[in-house]
Amino acid sequence: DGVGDVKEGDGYIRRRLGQVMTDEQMDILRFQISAYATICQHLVEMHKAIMAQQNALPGYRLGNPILYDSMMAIAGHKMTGRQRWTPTQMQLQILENIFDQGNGTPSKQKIKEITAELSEHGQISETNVYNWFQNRRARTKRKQQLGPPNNGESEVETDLDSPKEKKAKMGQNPLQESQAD
Amino acid sequence: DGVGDVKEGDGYIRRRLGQVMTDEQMDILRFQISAYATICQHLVEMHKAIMAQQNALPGYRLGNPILYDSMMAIAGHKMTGRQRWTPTQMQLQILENIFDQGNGTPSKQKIKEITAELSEHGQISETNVYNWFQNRRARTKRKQQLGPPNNGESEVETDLDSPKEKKAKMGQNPLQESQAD
DNA sequence: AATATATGAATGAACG
DNA sequence: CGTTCATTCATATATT
Repeated sequence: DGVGDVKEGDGYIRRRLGQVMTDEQMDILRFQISAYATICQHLVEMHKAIMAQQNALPGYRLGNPILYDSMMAIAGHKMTGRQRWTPTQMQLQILENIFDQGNGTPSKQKIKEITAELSEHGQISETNVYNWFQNRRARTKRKQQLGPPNNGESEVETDLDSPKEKKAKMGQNPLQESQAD
Repeated sequence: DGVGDVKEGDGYIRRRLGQVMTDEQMDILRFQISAYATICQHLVEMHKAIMAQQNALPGYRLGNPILYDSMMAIAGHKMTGRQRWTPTQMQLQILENIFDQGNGTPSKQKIKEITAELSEHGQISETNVYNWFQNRRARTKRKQQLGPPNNGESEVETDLDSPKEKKAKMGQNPLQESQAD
């Protein structure tokens, strides 16, 4: 990975990618993002600890106020004591990976192993893992039933008598490119 | 909003380091954070490009909403992607009507039929119908809970972290909670 | 424009 | 396991 290759500079990462990304590239990107997310979380904790120490220095702040704010947002949510488990990017990545290996529903033993591994990346219990697989499977199935099938009628709406519509703004249509730069 | 604005409820921050950090260490930390800030900005740009490409997948986005939101905040740019389905007056009328007939959550087959009918009045998918009923029921129920209660005195205890006792009833699930932080 | 509210969508957990 | 519930996130719309 390139986590340690913190360098800097414009164009460190290929900007201006006008091309379509491959699945593989997307996978790499997701991994990188999750990695940075984890790193940022750690940095946030460190920073907070520092602030607790130097609670003076009122003017001191990290250089980028926007980043700072975002990080605080991340930290804030993290500590707001969430009732339900929320997988970290790292955990999700691992779970998805295992799921894709097609080994259906993990055995009890397997779940213990997975849980042990995921514990390295955040709080988690065996029940969480169990539920995740159950849900993942159920929803994949549901999508096959409700998603793809283009049922009979086309959406050719000849509703000549609905002039009351203020906007013809429908959701669902592919968002258009709004890429700047 | 400032530094002290960070909510610290359960003494999360109270964990203090054994010792104060040196200026040098702080400097390193600052450098690291700014470096990651730059990287994240670039990743956000890449992500935006991906989203533009993946305009087919409904509702798809990175798993961690918090991280996602933060990144979008960093990006600062309003590239708000994907729009959501908005029922037309006609569709809403039909949906409400069906809902009032008391037939709770429609079966998958029923959903297909409803979707077919609503397609006559505007773009819609089976998932939209499914979600609509789910939300309709859930919110109707919630309203009933907030309405009746005629508690006028004391503050309405929005017990966030209270008697949310989880039922250890796992049914067929042999797993059990074994971790708690 | 900024804030508040309504509501579509996503998902962890629970139920039968 | 399939289905349903509950909570939350994100965005559309309304209000000031």
